[in-house]
Amino acid sequence: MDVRTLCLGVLTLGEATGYEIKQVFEGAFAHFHAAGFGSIYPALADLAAEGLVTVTEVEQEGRPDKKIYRITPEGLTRFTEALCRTRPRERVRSEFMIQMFFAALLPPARIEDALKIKAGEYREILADLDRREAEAEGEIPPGPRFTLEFGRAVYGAALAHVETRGPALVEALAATAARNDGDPS
Amino acid sequence: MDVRTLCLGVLTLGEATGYEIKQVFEGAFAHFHAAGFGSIYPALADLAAEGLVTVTEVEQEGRPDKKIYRITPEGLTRFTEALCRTRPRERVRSEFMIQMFFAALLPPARIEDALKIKAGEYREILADLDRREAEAEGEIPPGPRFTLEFGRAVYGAALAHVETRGPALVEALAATAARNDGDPS
DNA sequence: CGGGGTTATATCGGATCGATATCACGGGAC
DNA sequence: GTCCCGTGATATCGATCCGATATAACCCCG
Repeated sequence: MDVRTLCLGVLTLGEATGYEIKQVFEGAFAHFHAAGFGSIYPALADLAAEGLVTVTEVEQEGRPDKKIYRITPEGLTRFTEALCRTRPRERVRSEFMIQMFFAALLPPARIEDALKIKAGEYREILADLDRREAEAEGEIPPGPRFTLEFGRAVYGAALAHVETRGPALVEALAATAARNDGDPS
Repeated sequence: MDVRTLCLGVLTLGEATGYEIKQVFEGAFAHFHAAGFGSIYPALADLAAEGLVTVTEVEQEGRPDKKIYRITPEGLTRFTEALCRTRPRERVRSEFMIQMFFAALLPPARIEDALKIKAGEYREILADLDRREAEAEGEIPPGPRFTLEFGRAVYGAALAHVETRGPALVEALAATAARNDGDPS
């Protein structure tokens, strides 16, 4: 599913500027689909050209003009079809896992650091999810609620794994390093 | 971290052809970093041009020539540096989560199907991880072992979430749909 | 009154993805 | 026996996406 379709989806939640759409990608969508300005602005221009969204330019004092986008009925139809047709793939790109996979090539202390930092990041993400739920005060619809709790489950498991298995990894690496240094058989 | 660097990493495990490197991306790396031929072949050509890998062309009867790539000492240094310098980001792109987020726009039966299919996919991934561990018979080094068990923890949590919270999602959606149909207040 | 954060737009080059093309062998279906 | 599909192997090409960068003026804090 391309960014054009995703933007259409965000606009089903209400009118928005390109900037506000970016904020949704950094907020509610953050842990399952990010997108940058370089994708969003061209996507919105395309959607407007196809008549799937309307644009209203709002002049602002000093600041550049604001462009408010709204989805059209045709746009909603198009999005619903795309949503239904899409086969729900899941891709992960984790440089952290690459580092862990090749951990033997780095100093154990470096791996220990990386594990600690990553645990902190997971805790932040979990806190962010909790904060978003608290702010909404039970007004979260079933779909978004499911994705939010999915995030909690998955990041919770990731954090638990890093904390429980991380020390054993560092130990094993240190033992191998010591054997290669001190006892060169 | 780009595919060039990743290929270099795979070659630290031993010599390989482009085709075999692709198999690593579909095997051990499958659940944290995929890459296609369209990225791998140009990457290998670049690495060879930079002297980070060597190429040995092997003629084969009938079949096109095989090109065996080996990492050079300079290549290993370069990879280790890149591995250490890389800040370990983690990006997810999940069309499944998009579908769940916008679940209210689709028929509840469609969501129920998607949940069932996804649960099956997670079970397959978990079975694949178990199979890979069984085949290696305890010869898995600490780094790869950590990533394998991380996969198990995360996909296990994902499966559990889909199975325990999925039915509630479908029920909530069906209830809303019924209210909109049968009792149009 | 200077510096950093926020609101807001947009482009550009390089990286990546997915589909497609080619070729030949080996093995199972019919 | 022969036809077709899977496997081993290389490679390109267009569409898309990512990250960095540019611009510009506001607001608030120190």
